[in-house]
Amino acid sequence: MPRIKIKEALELQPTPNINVKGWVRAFRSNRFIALNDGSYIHSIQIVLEDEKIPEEIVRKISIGAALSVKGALVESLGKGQKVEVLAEEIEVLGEANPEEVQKTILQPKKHSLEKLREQAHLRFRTNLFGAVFRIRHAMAFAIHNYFNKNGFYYLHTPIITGSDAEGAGEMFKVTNLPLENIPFNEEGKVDYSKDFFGKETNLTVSGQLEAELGAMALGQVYTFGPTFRAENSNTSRHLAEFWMIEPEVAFADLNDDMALSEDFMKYLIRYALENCKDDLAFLMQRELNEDKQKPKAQRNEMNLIERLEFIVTNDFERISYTEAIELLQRSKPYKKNKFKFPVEWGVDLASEHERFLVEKQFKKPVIIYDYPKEIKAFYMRNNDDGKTVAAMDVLFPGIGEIIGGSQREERLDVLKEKIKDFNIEEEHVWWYLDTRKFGTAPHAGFGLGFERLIMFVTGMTNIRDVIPFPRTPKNAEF
RNA sequence: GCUUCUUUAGCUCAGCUGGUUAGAGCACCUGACUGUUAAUCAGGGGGUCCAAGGUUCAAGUCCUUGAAGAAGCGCCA
Repeated sequence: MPRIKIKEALELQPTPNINVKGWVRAFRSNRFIALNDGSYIHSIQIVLEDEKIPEEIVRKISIGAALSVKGALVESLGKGQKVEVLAEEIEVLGEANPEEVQKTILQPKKHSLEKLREQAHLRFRTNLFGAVFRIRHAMAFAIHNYFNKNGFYYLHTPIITGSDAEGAGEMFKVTNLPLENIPFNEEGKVDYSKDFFGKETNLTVSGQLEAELGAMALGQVYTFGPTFRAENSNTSRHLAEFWMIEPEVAFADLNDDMALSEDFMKYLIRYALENCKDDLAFLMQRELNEDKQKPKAQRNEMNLIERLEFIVTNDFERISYTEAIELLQRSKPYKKNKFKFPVEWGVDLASEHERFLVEKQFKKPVIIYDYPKEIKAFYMRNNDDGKTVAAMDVLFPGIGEIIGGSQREERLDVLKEKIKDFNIEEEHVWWYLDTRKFGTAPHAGFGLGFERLIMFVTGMTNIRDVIPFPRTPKNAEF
């Protein structure tokens, strides 16, 4: 008798012989087992009849134990489920000592997210994290699906990089030099010629520059991989190791880029609505229960599924940076002096300003484009006004910046000028400049923070709860 | 990195202006229970009050420093 997944078993008509395997979530009245195998948010109920199962087996059944159960799938006499399994034979594959289980988050009670994070190796066993990580998988799958359907190629850019030009943040050094006996050169600096790669190397902060190289031949490419930032960021939406999706498209301008980002986000969210119904229903209910404990002002105006449907059915607002500044200067909080940070042309928008635009003014995703060139990266294309670059940020309610992108500077002379202004040495990016020498063309792309997407789709409010093993300052456990 | 808050039983928390033996619910253990689904009922065990130092006759409680966690800010995705 082959084992069948609990998700499938729950959809079957009654049948005399099935085998399910899973972990015990609850054992009530010495008679009812809730068994979960991760295939589904719901568990299946196993019923022990009379004295069919030997006492020494029953004694080993406790929360957390792994079981293989053979028996008949029958209509349930109880109210909580349609079908259940009358156990004929139970094999305890792995026991779980209750006194030790008690010290873990396996104990069947409500745990704080902080406590669950401390036991990240076990939190997969909870309904909440089961739902989150099934959705994380579905979103990764949908991303590949979207790009594949639209003629993009998945490009693997290096994780160890010799490029330090991106300027997206502090980098983690990669070395196998002996730290207790570092070789120095005549100038007293670290002699990287003796290092593994013969030069200074780091973990990547972005695959974009390499993705551009691919796009300038393959036409449309995307990266989807881990990214590393050694910033001392202590917030609920930053990780030192996170996953980023970076499409790059040849013969595209900023408008094409914005259109792609909107279509892409809508596709992913629609995919979740259509393919993760049960997990989303669970997460929505959980959020509603949490909200009941909160004062009205802090509750969500729409529930999780309503928020997702809203994204799919409404257009993103698009305004230029200049318009955004003017709008903020006409806003109530500005006039009442409620903003802590200055609002004037040339400064970067602070969280409070982005929040106002997204959550108060428009109440939907907002794309802000054409930023002052001084506050953006060297590779972004100069606009004709001489002041701005063809950059765009997609801001999502509750998350803030979820996507950052731009049309890239394709004109060799302008790019060289920009590189000089940003104090980057040309010989470090000779390979990047080559694409502008040999058949340069307009192109554009963006970066989507995968975990920020998962936060939005699941309604989780801390980024550490949407990645299995979060890497943050002072934390690299597991 | 900055600001604020938190740290007491396995978990979630209470513990007042410093004062005798530090409490509750859940969990755990023992027993009862053949339709439970946050099972229920009876009984029981369980504490380095985050760490170090200080003030005091007396510190879980006050002070200093540190650590860890959270929220917000900055950096960004």
